[in-house]
Amino acid sequence: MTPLSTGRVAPLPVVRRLPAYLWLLRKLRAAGRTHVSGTHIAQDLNLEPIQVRKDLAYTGVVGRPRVGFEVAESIARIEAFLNWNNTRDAVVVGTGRLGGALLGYEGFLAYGLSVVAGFDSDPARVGTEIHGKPVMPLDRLEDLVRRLNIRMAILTVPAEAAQVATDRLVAAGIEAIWNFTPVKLQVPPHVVVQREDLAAGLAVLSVMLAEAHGARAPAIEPESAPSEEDTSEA
Amino acid sequence: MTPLSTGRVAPLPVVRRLPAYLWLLRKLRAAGRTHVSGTHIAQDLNLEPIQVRKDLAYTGVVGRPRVGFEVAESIARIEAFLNWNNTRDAVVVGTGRLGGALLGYEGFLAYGLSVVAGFDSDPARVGTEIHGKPVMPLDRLEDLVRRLNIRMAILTVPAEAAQVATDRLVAAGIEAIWNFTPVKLQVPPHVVVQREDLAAGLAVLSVMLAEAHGARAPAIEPESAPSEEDTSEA
DNA sequence: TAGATTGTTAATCGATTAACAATC
DNA sequence: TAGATTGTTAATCGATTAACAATC
Repeated sequence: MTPLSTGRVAPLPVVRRLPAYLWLLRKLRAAGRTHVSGTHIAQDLNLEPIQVRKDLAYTGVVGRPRVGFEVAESIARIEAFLNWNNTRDAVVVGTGRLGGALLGYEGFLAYGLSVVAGFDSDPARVGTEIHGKPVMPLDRLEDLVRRLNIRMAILTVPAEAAQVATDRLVAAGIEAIWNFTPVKLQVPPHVVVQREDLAAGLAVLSVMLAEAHGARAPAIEPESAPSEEDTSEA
Repeated sequence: MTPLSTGRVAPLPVVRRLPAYLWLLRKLRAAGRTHVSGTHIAQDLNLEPIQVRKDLAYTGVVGRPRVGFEVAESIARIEAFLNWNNTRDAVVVGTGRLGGALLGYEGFLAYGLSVVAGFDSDPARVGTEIHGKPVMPLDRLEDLVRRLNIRMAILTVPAEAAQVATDRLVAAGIEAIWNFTPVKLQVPPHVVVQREDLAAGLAVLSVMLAEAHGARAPAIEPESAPSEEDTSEA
């Protein structure tokens, strides 16, 4: 079955779940497991077994009844599906707190992303290094992007600067922007943007907390034993 | 209409969109606007007008035909709906790169969240300050949580330490965990967890990029104009 | 008033879940 | 073999979108 009409290879919710499968499968591989059933994956990830089978099917993995899915093959298929098999270089634009953290975060390597440099408009920051990565002036952006064939940028500037920075990224030839600002960016059609909305996640958590416990009387001292049967300790 | 069966006040997708409305409405307020139509909001946020009206209705705002929604009232309603009207204290557990960044990130204040301290198991970090916030040993967690009546924790420890740290958070009386690790945490039913899955966002971006441009020949120097219909391949 | 905009009720769309025959 | 597990086809569920009367 070829993809289709919309050009979408898989529904976005499926794409969003794939990294979780990948994480688990790698853990299983490290533990020496060669096969795993959709049922087992589902239990571990709190999903329905049928959903796991459907999701994996999108990547092209084929399982064997009674045996399950081959761990190594599943990993390879997911990585290929997400284009995470070849490491991709990226730059961070805006080297404030969040940007600085992402500059040094080696964890993205597991997802095929290697951050090579940071860019900033603040002369005080330019020329320094953060976690061993150089911070360069925005003027150098286009040059570096073209020379290193960089397609992806991580945007962590203050909200007010987001659109201006985006315009420069587009001019420099960047094709994909991972947007950590709350701004809805204007970009030409050939540039894709994924907004990472931390506030959305916090909103969900806030509502869930209110649903679970409701508003709590402020500043009332709870006595001794807090909860269930925990014997945990301190 | 009262909420209902599931106890959910609004569908989660609605909750996730509310912060974007809030952001825009505050911008409008700062610009002196007193009213705004759902149509206008929709244009600005790339949504359907009907979706905006429905979403806002969940918060209890009532609009006026021909006039639209009152900006100030809408802001107040959304804030109340999300429990963002009273600032809530939180702690960061794990003061590595991401944790350190979140410790110092003042932006959460706009979302009613104030980070008061960081916790770490590494003796080298304990006792120091990051962005003016103290880093304390995990032993002090329970004491501080109880004294300051803290309900929420931001979890940014390495994956291997995630479950152990979670157990301590639960024992200390934390009720909500904003989980930045890739681990599916085990918690008792009275504790809510929101997993912030950066890898999921990156997966979406990767797939969108591949759909828009396809795989690009690695390390081939593009001459002048890279653009559209290139017959790329390898 | 006239017409832009709301809120409600109904239709559509897409994702998740269920059922079950095929199979190793 | 027997039975656990897959993949397919159909049913359900929930969110988004459409239509439109009410209204300021």
